Amino acid sequence: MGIAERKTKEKTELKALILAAARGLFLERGIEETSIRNIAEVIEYSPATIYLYFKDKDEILHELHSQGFQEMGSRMRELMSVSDPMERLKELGRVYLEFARENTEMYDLMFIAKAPMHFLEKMEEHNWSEGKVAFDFLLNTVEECIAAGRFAGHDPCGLSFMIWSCVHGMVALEIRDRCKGISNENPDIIFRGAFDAFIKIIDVL
Amino acid sequence: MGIAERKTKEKTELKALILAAARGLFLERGIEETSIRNIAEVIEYSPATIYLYFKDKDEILHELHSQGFQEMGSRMRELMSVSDPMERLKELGRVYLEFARENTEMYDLMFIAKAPMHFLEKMEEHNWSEGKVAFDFLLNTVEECIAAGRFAGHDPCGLSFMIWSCVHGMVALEIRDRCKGISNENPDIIFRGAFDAFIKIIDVL
DNA sequence: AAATTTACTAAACAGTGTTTATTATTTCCA
DNA sequence: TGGAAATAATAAACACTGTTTAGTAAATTT
Repeated sequence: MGIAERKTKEKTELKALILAAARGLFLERGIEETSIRNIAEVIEYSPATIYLYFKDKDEILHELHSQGFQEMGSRMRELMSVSDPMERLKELGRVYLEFARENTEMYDLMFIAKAPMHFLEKMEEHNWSEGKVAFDFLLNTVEECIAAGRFAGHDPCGLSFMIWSCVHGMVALEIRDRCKGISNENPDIIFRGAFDAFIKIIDVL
Repeated sequence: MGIAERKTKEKTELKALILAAARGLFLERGIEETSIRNIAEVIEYSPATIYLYFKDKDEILHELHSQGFQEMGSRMRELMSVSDPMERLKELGRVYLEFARENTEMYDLMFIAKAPMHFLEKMEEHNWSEGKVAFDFLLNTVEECIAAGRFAGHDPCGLSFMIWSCVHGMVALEIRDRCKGISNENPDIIFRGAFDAFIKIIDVL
């Protein structure tokens, strides 16, 4: 099966090439400003060729969204070495915000853009597996904190979702430009102040 | 000045008609699925006419975003009658979430969509006045709580932004479909659980 | 009544995602 | 090895999108 093997290899290679080109254009020009034709031009293929490798544009965006989760996941897994769950929880918040602010376009794709979820719906896939894996990491940490006697009276799932909402809210507001003119100070300062408040609250809970 | 008066009245009337048509289409078909041509068809004018009343599509979206803030603002002002700042803060969270979930398309326009902010940038307007008014209402309430001896050790601005992020995060995740498959339970239950956690934390702070 | 301003639109431009029909190439099998 | 079958790639078209331009008809002013 030497030929079939080479064929599938070429297939995945061109697929990867398309994704790399798409990602490059996203990072330098933004998601909505890059078209299938732009991607085709970069990789020097016709636009129609892209449709031999991906069902539609949403599938490309979903694939890149998954790449983002892989990268964020590997950063999160590094925190498994932190044994104290409270410490790990705070580090998780820090790493999450760090990833989001260093990879705004990717974060947008992962947690804000509609396209990746539209793709799931079209596939009749009702489970957002990437999101669930990440959420469960948070949930497990929160449950460990509860087992260690913290967060008395809180439902682990509800509290985890609240914590996630909190950090997501910060970056979502910043990414979509809702911090402009909120404070007279540097927008970075209000961000830091909010994260400080977050840490203080986690500590006191 | 009878004629000129009538002219300006007609002008604002057609402007309002365009906005009403746009809003109607948004609510029933979504923002990205409605085009200038769709709006023109509803009001039975040519697409080009719309450009005599609005600079571009972003201006229409910005105008509707402002309408949304007017409506949310009037709901928030009702809470001025609540004298206890802690009670008012919690009610503010409840009203915010209620508005967001009853007007998802409007909320999206106000706090998630890029278009209204793109319009501000094109106008070289660096202050998001609608957002600032709403944020200041929250900030004032938080400052009153601090004056009443609560939230010790917290910076009012940072804490306000954190509270805002928290409630925004919840609805933003839901609106952009990031709650699917997170929990086995009804997505409504996790939402309620998160809000319960929010209230508990505010109370204990 | 003629000139001018205003209100509106048909048609075009340059772009978008996507599909279809066609061509060139490669692989398979007799 | 030569002809049939399968694969890979594309040019061109379709039905859209936001927006601009040039031109027409009506209302207003002089």
